[in-house]
Amino acid sequence: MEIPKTYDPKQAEELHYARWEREGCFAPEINADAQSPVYSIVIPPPNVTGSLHVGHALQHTIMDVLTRYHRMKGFRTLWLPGMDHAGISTQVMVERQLKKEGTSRHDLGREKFVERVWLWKEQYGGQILKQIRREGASVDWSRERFTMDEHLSRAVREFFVRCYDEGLIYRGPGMISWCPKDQTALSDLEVEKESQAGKLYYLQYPVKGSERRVTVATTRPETMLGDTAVAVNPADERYRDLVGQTLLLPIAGREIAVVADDFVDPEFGTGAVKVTPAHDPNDYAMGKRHNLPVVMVIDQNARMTVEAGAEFDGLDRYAARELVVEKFEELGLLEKVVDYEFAITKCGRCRTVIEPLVSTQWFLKQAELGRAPLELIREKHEPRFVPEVPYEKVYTNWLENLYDWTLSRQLWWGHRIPAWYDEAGRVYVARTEEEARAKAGTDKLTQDPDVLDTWFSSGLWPISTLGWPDETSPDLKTFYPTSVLVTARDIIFLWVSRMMMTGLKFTGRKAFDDVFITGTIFDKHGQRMSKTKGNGVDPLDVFDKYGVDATRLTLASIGSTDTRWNDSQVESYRNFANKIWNAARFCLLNSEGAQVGKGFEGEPKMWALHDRWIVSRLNRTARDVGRAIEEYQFHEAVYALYHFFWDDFCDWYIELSKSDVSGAEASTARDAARSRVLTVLEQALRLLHPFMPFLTEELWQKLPGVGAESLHPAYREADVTPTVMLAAFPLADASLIDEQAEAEMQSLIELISRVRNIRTELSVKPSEEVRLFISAAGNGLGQLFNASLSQIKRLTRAREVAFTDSTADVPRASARAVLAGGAEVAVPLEGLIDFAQERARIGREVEKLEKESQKLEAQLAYPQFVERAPAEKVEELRQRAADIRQRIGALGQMREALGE
RNA sequence: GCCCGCUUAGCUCAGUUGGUAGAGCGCUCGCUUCACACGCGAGAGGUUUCGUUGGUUCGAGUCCAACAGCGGGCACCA
Repeated sequence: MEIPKTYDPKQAEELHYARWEREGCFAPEINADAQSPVYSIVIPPPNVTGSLHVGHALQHTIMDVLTRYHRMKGFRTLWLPGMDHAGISTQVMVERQLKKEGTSRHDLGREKFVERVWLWKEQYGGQILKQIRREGASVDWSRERFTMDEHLSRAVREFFVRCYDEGLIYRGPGMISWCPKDQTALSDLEVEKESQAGKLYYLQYPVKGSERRVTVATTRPETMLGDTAVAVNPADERYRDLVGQTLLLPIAGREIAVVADDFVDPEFGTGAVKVTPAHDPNDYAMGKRHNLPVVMVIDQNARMTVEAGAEFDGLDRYAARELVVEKFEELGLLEKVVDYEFAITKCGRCRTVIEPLVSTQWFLKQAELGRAPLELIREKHEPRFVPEVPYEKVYTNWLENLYDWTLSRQLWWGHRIPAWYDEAGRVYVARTEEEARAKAGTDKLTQDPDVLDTWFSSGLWPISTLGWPDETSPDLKTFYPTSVLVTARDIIFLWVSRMMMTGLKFTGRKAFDDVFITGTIFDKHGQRMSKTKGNGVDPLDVFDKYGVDATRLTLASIGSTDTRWNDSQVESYRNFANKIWNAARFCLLNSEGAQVGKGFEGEPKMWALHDRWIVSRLNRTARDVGRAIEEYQFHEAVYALYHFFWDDFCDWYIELSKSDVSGAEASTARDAARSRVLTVLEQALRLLHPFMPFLTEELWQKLPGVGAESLHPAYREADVTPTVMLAAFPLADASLIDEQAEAEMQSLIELISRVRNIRTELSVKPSEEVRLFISAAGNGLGQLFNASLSQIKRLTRAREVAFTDSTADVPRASARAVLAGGAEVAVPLEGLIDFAQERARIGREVEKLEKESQKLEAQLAYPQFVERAPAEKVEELRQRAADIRQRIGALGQMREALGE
């Protein structure tokens, strides 16, 4: 068999995925056991415009690890893929394309434009889905969904109509955030606050019929043209007499009232606030309280309206600001301007400064929908957030303070609002136009031109993809609620909470048991990755450079922690993949006569130490990895796998097995040893599979003796090429976890390490063979070492090993060491030993031990410790101290033997 | 302003019932040892030490309090 020395991931990555997919390995139907427990995940649907970024790769890796693990455990496992139509993002993308062609959506008209977006979706959308295949994600493509699929659109209309009928959705004027660039209303979650250095302008308004002026402070002087009052705190002595009086609004020349309102903080600014109900959320609320007129002075393009006055009409809001300030200065009414840092609101998508406007839109009373999820999290801590801190609290706090959700968007791409108007302007909300006509009693209806917020349909994702509103849908029955939602923290409110609301409302059950929030990946300087900064890491480049499996290990170990990306981590996992490849290469090159599953016959207690030990380590690792995955401690799982495979299996087990495995003559003993190595390798590949699907499959396929019978019972009947992804995840058999074997092996490892250490310290050439004297009879290790004689010889490059009662009898010119437990080893090195140096070497050793000894003795001499600490802890320390004393004694004798 | 997280080896990070400080990378030395130089072997490196200061405890990186630096989230102070 020809196997290259270096693992090239490309081939495996191209080879296996298509077969898995073709043979239906990803679909839950592959599992023939209807009694199996169910495990399900719905993917956070990436935007149709999207391209894979490192955050996706992180989430998908976590989801795939969970999915593959549970599938191997025999669960009926579903990971459902799909995409989001991503309203604004997609529309803007297509508009940009049209612009290049010298046309626009308005030229095309609505119908043609939407057709065009669908076309675009077919052509370019779904790029990310191809990339998801590259990641090895074991999603069930037969259940792929898109938020604008007919079925999902039906779910959207059903959601809307039911909420409208219950009075949870209403249409009406309200203060909304308007993006002048995207030309649409936005919800409060789609805007971002940013602090900004600006100015605070102190403007004076004359009091009618008096010389007196009232000073108000504002960051937006241009809005004064729309002021309809000045408010003061009712308790503020300074202004008490002014309440109810009239002010003359400069420039506009309008008369406005002074009102008293508790909202006003007397401590801030001048204690008098200009009130612009049309252009500020607080002022709007205040306006409602005091019945103030609403004067719109800024339009949807962020330009001043005719209401702002002829001089301002059509002026940009910032130009108007300058002009207002100029005029105030001319009028002598500009008191002062001070530097001031304040929060500005920007469009989360395009970063344009938001214009708060009063506008007629559709709203959802979220507070009512939020009640059920709030109760659930408060009373049962469901869903379970991982990490619990801080996300459970963040989620809870948000649910406690819900505002109405602005649903309508002035876009063309999205779910059209299912509301129709008759000629009199009466509204009919219905699932279909027919239903609306029936309600209206006329077919002269016009549908509302607006579409719904993208998150309205995303919020239904777990139930709509599984079949809701068809409540009898088998998928909904089987796979809902889903097991876990894996996502980034920035959409906990936008998405996670909404799915909980809709799930609870329409099915009475939570959308998912757990919510796993991934960490954020920064660049190596700790900066957030962003397109504009160009500091992002493209996962596809990383795949090309280091392989998908190595990247997945890196991502899995990142898990929920915020971390700075560094390639060297991936490189080390690339090296690990290569290590696995070469370990398998060794096993395969020595596989003649061997078969997976054989070699471990008979009672474990009859096995050689290293065999008992590796089986113990394997079972321990299986237990730890399984436990870690189930607790979402992916870093721990990766750590356990890495060290089991590299340290235990490669560094020790394979090395200890070499003499048995690589004998020139075929024998049953050799076959058995080869089978054992292969069997451990095969089990290790299964453990690694959820993290490294491609490499493990590539190697597993090559192993002699694997086949249909290797599969988990649930998949034995399946008509598929046997694959490691359907093999049973190794069960951790507690009875095979052998503490004694592990302790004994530790002694053997220490012996070998100490001899190697002596060789290096005394510069014995690697090629030179030595003799060893071991004195271990007194502590029961003699038999143990004797049984491993050939391994000791091989790994320490010793040509002979002699057992003695004491190393006092061995040649004086020897380097010596004392092991934990008191066994001694001596390496005669005639000509290499400088007695003074060797005494010094032993002296350093004694010094180290003495330091530790002093610490222990001090603690044992401390009466309160001995009295209050648990007895077993005290005993443990006593034994350690005794062992160290004994070793110090032995070393002392050795030093004496080397005396002048 | 309120809430929260982080601060451990040169770098990136683990450290889950409080009980002898860890990994990877990097560094030093030696090895083309018949799976692997993307490797093997041996080491150095945390000033009795885990941001600082106190506290609880026989015992604290681990629990509590305060402070500092950094980073988040929330917030209708013009």
